[in-house]
Amino acid sequence: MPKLGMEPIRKAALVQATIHEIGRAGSLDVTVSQIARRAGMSTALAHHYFGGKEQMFLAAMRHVLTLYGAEVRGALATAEGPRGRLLAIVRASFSPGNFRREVVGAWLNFWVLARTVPEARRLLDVYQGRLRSNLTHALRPLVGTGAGERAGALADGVGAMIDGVYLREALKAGAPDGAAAVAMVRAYLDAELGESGA
Amino acid sequence: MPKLGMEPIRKAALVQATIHEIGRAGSLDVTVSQIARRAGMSTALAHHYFGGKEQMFLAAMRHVLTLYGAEVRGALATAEGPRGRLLAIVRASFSPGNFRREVVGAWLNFWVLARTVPEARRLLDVYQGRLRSNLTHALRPLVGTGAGERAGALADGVGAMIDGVYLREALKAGAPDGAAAVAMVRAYLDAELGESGA
Amino acid sequence: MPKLGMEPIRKAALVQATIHEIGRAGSLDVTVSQIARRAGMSTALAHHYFGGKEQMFLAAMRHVLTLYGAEVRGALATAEGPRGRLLAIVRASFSPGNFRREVVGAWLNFWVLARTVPEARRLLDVYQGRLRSNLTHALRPLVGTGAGERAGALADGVGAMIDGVYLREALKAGAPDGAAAVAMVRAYLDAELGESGA
Amino acid sequence: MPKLGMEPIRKAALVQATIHEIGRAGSLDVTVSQIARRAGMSTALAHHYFGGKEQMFLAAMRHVLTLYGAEVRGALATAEGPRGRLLAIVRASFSPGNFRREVVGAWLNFWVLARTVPEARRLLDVYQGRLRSNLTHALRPLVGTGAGERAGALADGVGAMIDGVYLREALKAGAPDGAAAVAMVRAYLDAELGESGA
DNA sequence: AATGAATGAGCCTTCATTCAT
DNA sequence: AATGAATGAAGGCTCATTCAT
Repeated sequence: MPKLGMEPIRKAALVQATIHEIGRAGSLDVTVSQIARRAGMSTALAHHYFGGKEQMFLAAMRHVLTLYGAEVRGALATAEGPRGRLLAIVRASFSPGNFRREVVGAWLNFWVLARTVPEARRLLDVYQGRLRSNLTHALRPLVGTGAGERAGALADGVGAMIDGVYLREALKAGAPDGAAAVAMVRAYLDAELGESGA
Repeated sequence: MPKLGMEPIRKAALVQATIHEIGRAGSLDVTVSQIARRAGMSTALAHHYFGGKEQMFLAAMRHVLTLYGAEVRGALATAEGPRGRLLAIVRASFSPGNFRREVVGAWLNFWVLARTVPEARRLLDVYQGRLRSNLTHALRPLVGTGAGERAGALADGVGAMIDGVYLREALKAGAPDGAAAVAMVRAYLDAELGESGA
Repeated sequence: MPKLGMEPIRKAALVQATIHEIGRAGSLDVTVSQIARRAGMSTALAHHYFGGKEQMFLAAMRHVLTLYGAEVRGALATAEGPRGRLLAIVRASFSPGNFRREVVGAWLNFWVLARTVPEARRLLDVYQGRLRSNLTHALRPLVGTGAGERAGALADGVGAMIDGVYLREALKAGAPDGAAAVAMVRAYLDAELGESGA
Repeated sequence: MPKLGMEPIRKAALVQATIHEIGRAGSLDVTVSQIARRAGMSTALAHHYFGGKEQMFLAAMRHVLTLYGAEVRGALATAEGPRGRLLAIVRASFSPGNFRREVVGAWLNFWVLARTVPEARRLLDVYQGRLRSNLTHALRPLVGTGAGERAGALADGVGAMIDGVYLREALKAGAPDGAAAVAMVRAYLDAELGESGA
């Protein structure tokens, strides 16, 4: 009986390596060689487990998205009150983990990837859908019950704001500042909901 | 007789071709061959005029940024009142020209490029600085004069919002909707400034 | 208890799989993976039993040749008269089994293999020698006894004719037509021996 | 103005090199590297001119077929009488040029190629069609005019015989013997037509 | 000014083969 | 007996870039 159960280990290593290398290069111009070397295996094995470069990218993207999703879910679990839930989502979006150089690189490039690779777009759609749903749920109790669509529209605004702030933090010269990012979205929320909207 | 003044013509053709091809590919995975072919010349000539692929990208980026700057300036020239100036900037940011498929592709990829190529980052910084300055000028009369920094902070918020909304319009499935984008930022402004803030 | 006598079973499966895959590919561009998968085992086991790809090819060739030899022998056993024996050989050469897509592929490629791999050439020589011997025996009573070498020369002619007709049937567009092939060689024999040469 | 008109020269060199290397390897297991090296250029240039390996093979095949066709045509031009024309075709088929090691290798492998690559099959069909047409024309005056189809059937027989004899000469151990090959087909013709059929 | 010619470097991918278990 | 794991070695192909004309 041969060495068994390597597949998940190898795959995980490759996913990590892919994210890392994308972050290092700052773009998708990353070779399978680089990824495999960092993951400590031959390119042949990398192909064996993933079948191709694109699928490594997709797996990496899925991983980043999953982590983010888990972070949001975790934050929501302990959050109290509608406003608390709202802030929890925002904070999770700007957590240190999401600002790690590699992860930033990954996000930036996934946006590009989504324009070309259908599966990448699908993943992004899922992520945006979930974010919107979470935000809408949290917002509904805070906006007048009469305005049925208000929560959804606001959720879109917050979502866009999150992306825009993230993008700017990601592109600015120095180290990203998660707290400032949160503050900026918070100010937006305060303006929209009224500052006392606890 | 040798043709005189070919250089600017050729360069312009190459810049257009570069933008077009980036838009077509949806990424920077564009070959010099493709660009040169679309520009109607040999790759050798393309290199002769630009010295390399990266500099073609940068020239294309410079061009897009210049066009955008001109659009903003033009809109500001005829805008009336602080609020009018504010809206002019927002509208210019979401003008049809900025949502042409190629231009969207260009922007997306310039963001990626900026993480790797210093000159690209510089260009992006200049653009963001100008936008911030324009927004701050327009906002100052609208926010209480007492709050010295309020205008600047708000300008950052609007800037982020513009980027975020643009990103989402760029990535969504159907055709981008400039009017909806404007409306979204406008709602943000209304909330921050009060809807009557003419 | 360890399974006993797996070796011949595994080897037979691999030989079948090899022939099948060669036929499917239409060439020797067949991977050990494909063969092993079709044979229902790992590539490692395939190597274990045969030591290498080339030896799988040779075993497959040997198998095809053996089958053909058995077919000829069987046909000769029940054939009556010299002319009957002759026709038996021809018919066996163009039997449906020999025109199965995989077998045709095998033959075609063995010819190529024979130019490179000595053992393949040896096998082909043995086959041709046996065919010639069979044909000569059958022809001797039919040609004037005086012409000592006539039978041998004629056997060569018939042999070449068989190969040529087989090649053409193998390469032609539609399904091979064994009966037509037999008829063609028969016409040749009739011309050489006189049509009444029973 | 650059060095001009290299294309036909390079292509010719590549075709020669392809044939040579196929002959040397005895199979289609030939790398573009080998071909390009023998042709004295980089693999990149080889790809530039032919677009891919398969097209090099096809060009080589086309070349061999063209040469053979020219040989037949030349021989027919000076042949006298129906029988003379017949023999001219046979002799051309077994000319020294067709038995050069590389050419033999090429033929053998084209047969294999024809089973996989449609264009290769097409080329082979054209060749066989032309051969059949030439043979039929030459045979018609020699067979009784009454038997309309006799010439065609005989042409098929002669064609198969030519292929079969060629195959055997190609595969046999020593140097191919063109004269013997001609003699063998001639004997077939004599038997079919009567030896006096001048 | 312009380009056909040419290439070195490199990338993704495949595959026969080996090894530890 | 059997196989998952692993890789070295290549192979086909692409591309940015250079050069001679």
